[in-house]
Amino acid sequence: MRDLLEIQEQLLPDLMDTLKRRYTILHQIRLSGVVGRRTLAGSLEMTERVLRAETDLLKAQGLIEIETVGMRISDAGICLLEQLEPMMKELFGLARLEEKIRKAYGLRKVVVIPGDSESSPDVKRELGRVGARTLLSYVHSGDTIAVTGGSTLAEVAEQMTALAGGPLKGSWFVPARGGLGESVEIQANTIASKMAKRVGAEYRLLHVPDLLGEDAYQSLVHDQHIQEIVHVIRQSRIIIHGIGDAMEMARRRKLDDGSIDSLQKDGAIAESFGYYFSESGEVVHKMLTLGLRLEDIMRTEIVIGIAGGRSKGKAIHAVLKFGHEDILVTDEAAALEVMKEIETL
Amino acid sequence: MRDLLEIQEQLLPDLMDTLKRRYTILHQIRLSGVVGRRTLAGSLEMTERVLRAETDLLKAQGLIEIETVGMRISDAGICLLEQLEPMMKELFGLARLEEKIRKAYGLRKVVVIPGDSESSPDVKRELGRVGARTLLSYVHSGDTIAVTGGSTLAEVAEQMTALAGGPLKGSWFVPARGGLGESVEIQANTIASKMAKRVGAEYRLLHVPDLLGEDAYQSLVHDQHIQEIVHVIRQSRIIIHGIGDAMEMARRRKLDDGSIDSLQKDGAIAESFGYYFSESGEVVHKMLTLGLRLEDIMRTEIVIGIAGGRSKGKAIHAVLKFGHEDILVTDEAAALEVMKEIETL
DNA sequence: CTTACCCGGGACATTTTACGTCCAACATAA
DNA sequence: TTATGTTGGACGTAAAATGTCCCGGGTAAG
Repeated sequence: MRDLLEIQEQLLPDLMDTLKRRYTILHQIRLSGVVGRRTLAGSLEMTERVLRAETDLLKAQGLIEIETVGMRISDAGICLLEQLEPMMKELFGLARLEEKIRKAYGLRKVVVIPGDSESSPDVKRELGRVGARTLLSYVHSGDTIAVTGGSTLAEVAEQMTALAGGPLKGSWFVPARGGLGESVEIQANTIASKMAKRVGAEYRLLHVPDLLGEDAYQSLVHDQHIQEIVHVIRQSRIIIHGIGDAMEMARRRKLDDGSIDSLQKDGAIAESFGYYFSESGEVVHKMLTLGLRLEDIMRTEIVIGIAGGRSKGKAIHAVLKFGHEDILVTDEAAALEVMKEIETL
Repeated sequence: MRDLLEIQEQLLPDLMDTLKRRYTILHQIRLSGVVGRRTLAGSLEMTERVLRAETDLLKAQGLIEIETVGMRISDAGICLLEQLEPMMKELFGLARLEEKIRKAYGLRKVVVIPGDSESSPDVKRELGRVGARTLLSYVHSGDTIAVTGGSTLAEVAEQMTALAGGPLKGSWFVPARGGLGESVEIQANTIASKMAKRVGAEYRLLHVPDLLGEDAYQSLVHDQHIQEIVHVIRQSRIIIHGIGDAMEMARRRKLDDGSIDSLQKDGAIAESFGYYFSESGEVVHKMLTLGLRLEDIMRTEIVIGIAGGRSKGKAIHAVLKFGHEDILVTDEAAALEVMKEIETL
């Protein structure tokens, strides 16, 4: 398919440019939901007039609908975008990025979406959508799926929609580990239940704080109900988790200064499912809580990491070095940072 | 490929038009050999200036060479044309035409080239080239190929060039049937020998008139040399033949008025390899001469019919109805006429 | 040789299109 | 009600496309 485009480019030298431009516009409209001409022109850095010419064409082709409130992508437009996606990845060079990262860490699959989810909420939403799609493509009926907290995972849950093949009866969504310290919207429990509801699956929750004293831990660990749910969690076939900056997570979890200093001393860069990783991928600290343990993760069939944004580069690198990831979903900005880490090796 | 085309039609409808335009121009330059701007503008019905803009671009892309004598296609241009050909067939709707005709008569393959070979010598030349290429794609070393006469077959011979795989040693070109009545350039004998020479194959000729009296027939049929060559002819694995209008052929062969009347009465529409066919594909008359017989044709492995021009539509239909063709090579004008015949069934 | 013809490329006035930039009428949410 | 954002219309200007010549040069026929 690529060949054919290159052949055509001989006769139509500006083919690729136009293709990219129109795809980007259509894509952006989809990300934005309903958006006006000026706003769109601003975010795409185009003048109003040329954007207008393009959107007129898109409308004439039935790819978008224009109403008094703004422009919205049509079903045909969505269909077109999805068909075009692999090709555009090639064109934008994202496919190469994916492959390089995949090889560098020996992953099963890497998905890179264009943009920077830190600087654009639209891109973050897209990251969620792609993450959801990726996750669902691996889920079978009857699976147990462990999820972590975090804003990215919350977005994944938000973007999750039932599969074409009907609801996922008999599958279970569970939180990966305890974590009641965070705000409720981005708690693993909330996310697990939301995901389950969205795809018609079941869920079980684990109401355990993320910061346990030794005593509390001992008492919880012997609780009948908790033992039961922890057992389910540890059997997960799939885990999908966010990746965070170590210091930021430590602060968010309100660790005391001593712990933070100790983390810093140990070179903690990244945090994921309650473990802190150094640059070389070693676990330098772990939260004392219940749920998945390191050894569970190591033997989990499908581990999906998802994180985006330029600042996440080092953290992603650290977790990938850990070496038990299978799939990475990220954005262009983070992927480029990860590439830098790869190159300095 | 079809998918890609549909996507492009949706997102780049304007570019597809210019793609068509530029392809047509490049194609026409190839057909014309060396041609000037004004002449080309005339035959493509464009104004000089817009053609000039296009040819400037084609030159900048290295697809044509512009010299003081005129414009000529470059190697890169030929390469491009050939790579783009299947796509353009889709774009121009020729692929659909081919498939419909193929299915309607249960043929193995149908090739339709754009244009009308009756109104343009260039298109006729192209028909010859495509016919030659099609024929050669089926020839193996050691085959015997029977050819008929006619201006189209003469053009095929003219356009035939040795294959990339070297000369066709051990293959034989032979005339399908006797036919000394026509002018020498379009006689089967001439064509067979020219084809053989062009591809480095052997040939044998059959010097027998196309109109024999019963006595002459009987004496020739017992001739040792003639028996020998006729035997070779009847063993042909491949036959390539033109298709003509019955009345026109009858006149060209200088049949007497009585015979012509009788042909007309029997509803003869088409003529091919010495047989006259009615609209329903039945043989209503045959020439008394030597060479391939109907039963030979019926069991010939590969029967290639080639004919172009708007007026040939009915004749082609008649021969295809006969039901022993495998491959048809024709032009757009004739194909559209054939389609009409199909639709009236 | 001459002559008639066709060639590419330069030139230019004119038309058409693209573009940037406003504005008016309308819808929506606060 | 007000503030904001939307579409579609409008318009002057800049840029590109176009139709139409012309010129010098090369070709082939006479």
